[in-house]
Amino acid sequence: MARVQRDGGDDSAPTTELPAVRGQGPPAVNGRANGRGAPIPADKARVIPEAAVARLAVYLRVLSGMAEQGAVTVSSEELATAAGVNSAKLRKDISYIGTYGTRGVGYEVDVLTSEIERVLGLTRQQKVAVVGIGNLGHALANYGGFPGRGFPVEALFDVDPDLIGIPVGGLPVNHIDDIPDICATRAIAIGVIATPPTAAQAVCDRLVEGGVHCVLNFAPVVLGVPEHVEVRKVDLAIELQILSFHVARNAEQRASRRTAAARASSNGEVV
Amino acid sequence: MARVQRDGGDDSAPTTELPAVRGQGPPAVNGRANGRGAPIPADKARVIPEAAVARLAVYLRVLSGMAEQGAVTVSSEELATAAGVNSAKLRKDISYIGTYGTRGVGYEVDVLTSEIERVLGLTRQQKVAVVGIGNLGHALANYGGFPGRGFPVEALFDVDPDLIGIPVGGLPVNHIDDIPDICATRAIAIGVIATPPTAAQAVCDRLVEGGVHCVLNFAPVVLGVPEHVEVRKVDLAIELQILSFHVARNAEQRASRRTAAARASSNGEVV
DNA sequence: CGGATTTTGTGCACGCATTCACAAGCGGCT
DNA sequence: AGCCGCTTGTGAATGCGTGCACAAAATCCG
Repeated sequence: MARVQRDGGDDSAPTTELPAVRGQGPPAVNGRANGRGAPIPADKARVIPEAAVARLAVYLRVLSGMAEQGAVTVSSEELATAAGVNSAKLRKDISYIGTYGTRGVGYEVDVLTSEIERVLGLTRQQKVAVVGIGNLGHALANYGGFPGRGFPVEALFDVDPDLIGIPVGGLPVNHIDDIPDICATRAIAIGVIATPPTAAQAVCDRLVEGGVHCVLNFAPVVLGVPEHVEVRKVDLAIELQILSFHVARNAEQRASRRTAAARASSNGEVV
Repeated sequence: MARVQRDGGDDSAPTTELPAVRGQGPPAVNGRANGRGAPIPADKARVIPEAAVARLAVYLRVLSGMAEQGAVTVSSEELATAAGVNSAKLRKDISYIGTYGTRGVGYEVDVLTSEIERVLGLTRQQKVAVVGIGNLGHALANYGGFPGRGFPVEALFDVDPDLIGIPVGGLPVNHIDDIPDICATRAIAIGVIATPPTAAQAVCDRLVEGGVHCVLNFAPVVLGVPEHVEVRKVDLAIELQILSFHVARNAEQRASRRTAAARASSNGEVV
């Protein structure tokens, strides 16, 4: 079976290759002479752990906040605490994409920002299509965070004939039968599925048909896709269930602490 | 610093304890005699990896779909492919919560369902409050998937005076200043933060003040919380950026394949 | 009743990710 | 110029999660 899906809540095992030139041919000139701040040694480890990619995106957001406040340089320690991680981990994450720091000083905010953007492919805008204009789809279509971060929403789709043609967030809704055509002609890079679970697989197939290689799936189903297509899943119910597990666990712990305390006090012990 | 946050997109390292009795005291009678289908050996490994918890929730959803179609038993293989995972991993995940399978047959759908529900703390309803009734908050308040899965939304909050008192999804919106009181009196278990990033920390502090121990955070900020509070994060922009990384990587791969092919063909080689 | 068949449960090994600890490197100060 | 303090970058170690492969168990059938 060539259908795989990477769970959005499980960024552990598989590593992904860094977008660097691959062939063993002539050492690709990287535009900039290999002085200080090289993209990467060009022959060394060419993989970025998936987990590191997720954190790089977090660093990027923290960095943009720091830049707004006029920061010019950051130490790994500052950036790490702001991002909620260990400083060693942060340095290792950054080392995956190159060496841009200055020892004894830290990182230049703007340099680091643009390098992370480069690796994450944010230098060019990634066009997004949203399928399923229900509650969530409406929210996503109107969500300001997407275009503001280089992800312009350029197409909307739904089955409901009452919605077709109605503009949502300044963009008319198209019928899902037009997904392949419109995605192909508008060069949609990322498809967001916010449909009911029953419709998700069919919608996904049409997106793939339209040349979309990356899918963000909000429907609670496991999507089957060809091997070259990347799926990330966001399942709100599952997030709540994970939290529920922690609620239950904490309740148990408190309960067992109570019984332990009760037993201890009935024995005259001091806790 | 005693403030930690578990990233929703990174469920790898830390393990969490199973909600089992902890003390080394008299072997707790589990209500059911320790015949077939014991919760767990009561002295063996008492931890469920966080990643396994997330998958258990997925199995639960798949199981409920199978139950609707009248299935009585499932093999690990069936369930695994339906959930998009390896069958060995599935069996190991289930073994964390006990031994409920029958060798040569499989698992009873209803037994497995109720046991997973028990471990995930879904036997009792977890009340949810949604803070920030913007686009996303509206969607969450109206989202049918929550109450249908044991997560009734029981309180809504916002700052906007125009929204206070307006019913959204059948529930009136309260002011965020009332978060501590209302959460405490209604015994809210889980708080969902769908506010702008600037307001998120203050809202979170008030939720904690109201006795909420678990938070689902949609705002793109790292929340600081006391140690006993569990935070999960869902950041849509970061999900897109991770996909963007894969778009870029694939583009690079294709480009390098093209150059390789071009080089090969210019050399007269056959690819 | 015994063997064949099926499927669970798990010991074991491998690989990835995280963390530690330190050498290398840079800037500033005397 | 040379030393000192600070911070990066990374080798090495540890721990966790995953997947394999097989023994144990249960059912079915002859």
